[in-house]
Amino acid sequence: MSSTAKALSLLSHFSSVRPEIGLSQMCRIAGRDKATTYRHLQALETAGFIEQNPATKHYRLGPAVMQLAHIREATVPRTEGAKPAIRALADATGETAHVTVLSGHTLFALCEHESPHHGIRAVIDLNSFPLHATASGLCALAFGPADLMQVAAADLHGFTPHTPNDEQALQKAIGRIRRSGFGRADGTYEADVQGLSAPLFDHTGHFAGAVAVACVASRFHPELARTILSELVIAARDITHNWGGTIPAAVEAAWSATLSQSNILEPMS
Amino acid sequence: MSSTAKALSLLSHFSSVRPEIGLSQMCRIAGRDKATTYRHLQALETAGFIEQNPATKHYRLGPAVMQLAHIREATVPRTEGAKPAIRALADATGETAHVTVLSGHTLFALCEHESPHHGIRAVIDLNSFPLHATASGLCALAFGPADLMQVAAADLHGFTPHTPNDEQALQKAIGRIRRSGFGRADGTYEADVQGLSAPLFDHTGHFAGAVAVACVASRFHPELARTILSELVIAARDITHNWGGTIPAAVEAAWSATLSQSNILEPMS
DNA sequence: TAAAGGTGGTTCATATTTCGAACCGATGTT
DNA sequence: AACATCGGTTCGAAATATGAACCACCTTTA
Repeated sequence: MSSTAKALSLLSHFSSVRPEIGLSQMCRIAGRDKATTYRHLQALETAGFIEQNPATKHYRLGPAVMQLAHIREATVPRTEGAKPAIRALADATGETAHVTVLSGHTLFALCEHESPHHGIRAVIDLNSFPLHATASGLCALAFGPADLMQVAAADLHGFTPHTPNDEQALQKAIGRIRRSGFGRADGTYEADVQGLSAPLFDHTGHFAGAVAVACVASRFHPELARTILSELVIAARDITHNWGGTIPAAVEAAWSATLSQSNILEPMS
Repeated sequence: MSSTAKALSLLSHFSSVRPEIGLSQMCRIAGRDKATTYRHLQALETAGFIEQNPATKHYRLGPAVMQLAHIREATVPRTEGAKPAIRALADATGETAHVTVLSGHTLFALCEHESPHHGIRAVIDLNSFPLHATASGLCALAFGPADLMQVAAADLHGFTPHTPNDEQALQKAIGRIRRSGFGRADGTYEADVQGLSAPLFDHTGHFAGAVAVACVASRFHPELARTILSELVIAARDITHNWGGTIPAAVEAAWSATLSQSNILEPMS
């Protein structure tokens, strides 16, 4: 592991629920030596990626990331194209909606929207989505490049008792997703969360990411599932179109087949 | 220079006018060896900070920066607070407006807005603003922490024949800015650009950044200057308020004194 | 057609950089 | 006063970064 990679990995420990991290705390989280961590933080600070809260000496993300984000957005303007769709999706379903994008072998969160309908809702606080345990990740395995499977199989970390723990179970889930056109994660990442997802495609015609709804398990019923799936189709078409792509005919066919089922969850389980 | 710093510095070569950079091109820009540059780019890629355009193999900023930007914005929500003000500022003046923030000893661009009124307009494409040569930078020297002066004096790089090239000239300019309440850069960074700026303050009561207008020199007249300065005051009050700060009484007094001058540019030159 | 010059990517001995245990001074707690 | 924790620093040992030379491939030029 290069020292650059180690330094950059420190950044992934910042999140909206833990926006500021002190030196000692960062050492514990990252599991690394204090001197090393300190030097890494310094390098990140001089580059503007983090800054110190003058009052507490704790570190937080710096202004440089804002600039880079502007440039990224100007280069590959996907966030703006996806925002209205997931807002509509969250409003229509009453659950948290989010969009992920595939870059290399990693599925990153692009943006998310929490519906204000309910007090209890799923919170997306992931930097990269585990391929084998989330609805978006399974979608990537089902519709993305073939070599993702090796990457996923190399780390079948068990998040809950439901997480698929062998390649065979994973392959079975992926088969269901290919047939139904929708990804589903039934408490495989967090026990109390049901995930449903649909694939997104870009102008090259390849899988580019996924749009998903994370539903609090206690609210999950076939009726809500039907609503979510039909709204997912709308959002997926919208975002894919906005990114300059089109939904492959096979996926469209799978969607309409699934939605015409009387027991909508049957082909997905 | 740590290898992490070297790797991170590669990111600063991406901009909206050059969003994608190939390996060889990056070597030339950064002035470093190809193998080294390649490994640095790889480290950045695996961290999601850059990705490769599959078609051209050129590198561009990756999705990780978007995530970090979301977290940063949730942590220190300054961009959203400043956007409406600079939009109004750009509209009212017909010139490009931008906001910078001070982090440590560096002045970073936070956001900018180009007025569509004119075909020719100044384009802000800076990662960090030189303290001695830009209106925002001079504002930071005039109203920011005292130790900025040493940093600025250490590198009086001459961008144009008008760039102040000794500490004495710089001190003189800063004195004018303290008296007038406004920063001015008369072709000191780019020969054809007039910059006017006003300081911003945060909830701690300290200098936090600057709001500025970059005006194409050929359009710059006392009448436009008056418009820009009064609009700058409005924007500076608005943003400062939004950031939870207040304009110091001395600055407010300087502003009204300057704006009541018949020859408005006189106290600034 | 074949040589030249460009691209992105790789190798390996060299040596520069990073690493971490131990340490510091300050601050706060018991 | 003893103890714990904080952010930050030091120095010899050891791992890591480095860059000249090298591929394979592509386009342009002769």
